[in-house]
Parts: sequence; C-alpha cells; structure tokens
Amino acid sequence: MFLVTDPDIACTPDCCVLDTPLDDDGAVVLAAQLKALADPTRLRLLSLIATSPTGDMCACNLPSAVDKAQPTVSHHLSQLVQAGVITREQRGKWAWFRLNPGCLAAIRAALGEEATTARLEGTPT
Amino acid sequence: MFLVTDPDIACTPDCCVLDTPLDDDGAVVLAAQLKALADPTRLRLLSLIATSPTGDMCACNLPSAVDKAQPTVSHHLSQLVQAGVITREQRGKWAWFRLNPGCLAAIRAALGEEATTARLEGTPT
DNA sequence: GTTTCGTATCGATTGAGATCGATATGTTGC
DNA sequence: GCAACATATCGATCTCAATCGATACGAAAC
Repeated sequence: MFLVTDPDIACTPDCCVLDTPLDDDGAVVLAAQLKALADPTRLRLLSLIATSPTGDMCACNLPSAVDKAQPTVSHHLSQLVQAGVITREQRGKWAWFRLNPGCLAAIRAALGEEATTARLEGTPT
Repeated sequence: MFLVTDPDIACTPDCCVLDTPLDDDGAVVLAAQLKALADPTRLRLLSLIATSPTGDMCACNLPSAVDKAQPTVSHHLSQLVQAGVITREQRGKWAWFRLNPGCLAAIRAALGEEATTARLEGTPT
C-alpha cells in the first residue's frame, strides 16, 4: 500500500492528466489521492467538515451524522488526514477536523485546469 | 454495485462538497465517479487518450502502452466509458476512445469551484 | 489514584475489485 | 462459407478495504 504522510507531498500531484502522459509513479500518487475521496462515507464526512459554519467539526458528532460506528468513522478520518484532505487538531480530549482547501485544489488541477479543458473543447479562451 | 450507464447522468454530479452537506445518494454517485478514476492503470489510459495528438486512441495500442494484458485493459476502458469519462467509437474492427472533457469538469466542480475555495481561504475574489 | 469519557487500534469478517488465461463475439478479407 | 484478427466476456485467483465489536490509550475531573 502506498502511504502519504507529509501533507506537502500529499497535496502536490504536480501533474495534469490532460497535459502529458502520466508516468507510472505519478499515476500511483494521484490514484491514492483520488482513492481517499472515492468512498461515500468519506465524502460525507469531508462535506460535513467543509460546510460547517465554524469551518471545523468535532469527531464526537460525526458517527451519528453519517450513521456509522465510531471505529469506522475514526478509520475514515485517518484516511482523509493521511491523504492531506483534512487536518486534525487535538483540543483536550476532543479531536477537531478542518478542511485543507489546497489539497482539493491540487487534485482538481491534476484533473485539468479550466484552460486545458477549454482548449480540448475548442472554446476560445 | 452502483451502475451509471447514461453519460448525461454520469457526468452531472450537481453538487459540491464545499457548498452543502452531501446527502447519502449524492455521496454514492460522486464516489462512483471518483472510484472510476482512482486506479493507476485507468489514470494512465485516460492520460494517454487525452494527450494524444489526434484526441483519440485505438485500443490496439493500449495494452503495450500500459504493460497490461488485453483483457485487463478492456476491463478498465469499460469502466471509464461507463463512468462517462471517455467515449467509445467502433471503426471497423478497431475500437477508438476519446476524452469526454465535460465529465472531468463536472467532477472538478463537485470538488469545489475556484470561488468556493477562495472563500474558504479568505482570499478576496 | 480512580473514574469517566472520547478516540484510536486490534482482530475478524465480508465484499469488492484488479489481474489474466481461456474462450466467445464480431468484423474484415478471401 | 472460412481464416485471421481485434475486442469483450467468463472464470478463477488474489489482494485490499469497509465494517464493527472488543479493547487499549489518553485526557480531564474528582
């Protein structure tokens, strides 16, 4: 299994699938990023955290919010943190999570910038 | 398993994880889209097709290009077509594949538009 | 220290998916 | 019709991941 622990590395897939053919290593890294997002429960957790009025969310509220057991939610949150999509902060005995917007932006960039898409569609920029 | 066959449905996850909390159904649809991309071999196939000078690619060249057996490549191409990311066209006995740019754009949109990310980062638009 | 509570880890189960050899399907050319 | 070739499907194997009960870890309160 491919592990990404450094958020700076995790969130800079400095490639775009529409620009140059993806090499093997680049494909593995980007696939790991996408895999972290490609689960309904993780997407819901991410969305709950991202849309929170305060911008962060306590882990204690999440199991009931997504209707999953506490170990399951903890597992998914770890995956999201490891991928760099969210960050974890310990406050007393509670764990709070916050979106790392740059990571999502990097993934979007790897899936093609607006300009590139426009070029492929023949739309003048 | 969740199946998406209609490209129009497949490519319009009309939600954004950063705008409103994702409901269960929306999460399943978006996760299916991302799962189609979350594989190194599929990303390489997608990249090869997207960056081809002519914009399309014959299936006959792909197994050697990604160093996988023909059934494996056929399987992955089917997944990409089913997800709506690429389209298939039969020319004689050859199958040609082409990028569907709108699908990638829709996925990027579901992962947050630039404006939304800027708002979360506090950057004035 | 002990209790209480929140979270992470462990262990087991279950299901999904990546891979490929063998084979079927379909198209072209003879 | 048949032969040759391109692609898809089948079937089996193997690996990985989602889930959750039980339990360990850790912090706060008493």
